[in-house]
Amino acid sequence: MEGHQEPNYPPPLTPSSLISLPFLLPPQNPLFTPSSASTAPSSSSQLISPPLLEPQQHQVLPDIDWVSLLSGSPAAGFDGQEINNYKPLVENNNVGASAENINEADREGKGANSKRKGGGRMRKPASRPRFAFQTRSADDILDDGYRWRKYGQKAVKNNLYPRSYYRCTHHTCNVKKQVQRLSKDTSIVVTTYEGTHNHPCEKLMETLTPLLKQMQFLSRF
DNA sequence: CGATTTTGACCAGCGC
DNA sequence: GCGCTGGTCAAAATCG
Repeated sequence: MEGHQEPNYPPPLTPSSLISLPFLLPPQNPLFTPSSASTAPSSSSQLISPPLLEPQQHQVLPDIDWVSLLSGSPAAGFDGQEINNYKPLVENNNVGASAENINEADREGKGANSKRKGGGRMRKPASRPRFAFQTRSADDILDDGYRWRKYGQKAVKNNLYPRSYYRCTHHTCNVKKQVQRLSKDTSIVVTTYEGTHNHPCEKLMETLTPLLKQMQFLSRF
């Protein structure tokens, strides 16, 4: 049923283009806060590096295309490859996963596809890109520009905090994400995205539309 | 009143 | 086969 290729939204942006997108910058969106920004207030969110790296290596890659990354686009470079020492916690069926909490969440994917009341495992084995990262934040929910609806919450083993399950509210979009706070370090939130958005980011379009109109206007001179 | 969250039940995969 | 665990469903509750 999932043979056809959906278009990936939003289109890849360069880091410089992010400057024009205030909602993608802190504190609204902690994803784009470099870990080196130690001057940030403790109350604001901060993207931290995955536990795959040595402590000294903890840094955020400045050239990462974060927007496409969140949309699951291969352009982000997380199609199984490592970029500049930065590794996702989870990528495409557990390749490179190391955080124990994510490992447990990622054990499945054996192809069960039945659909009944009460769920069961209905994940595709390999077709859904997955990506996990950690943020240091007081809030569990990141403002990534998409709208999410919570469809479940579950207490997980070896963790004091429950894992929350969200689905993209767009009718045709089947992207999911899991959010969990680490019991080891309660200030850290692990967010796992699964799937590819097949629609534009609402906030992105909201911000881009006036910009594009202005550019069109100026280009006439 | 529609959208979203909460929450308990259900189900499948895995290890033993 | 059985129990444990994680993921999902869906009814009820809550919110805006």
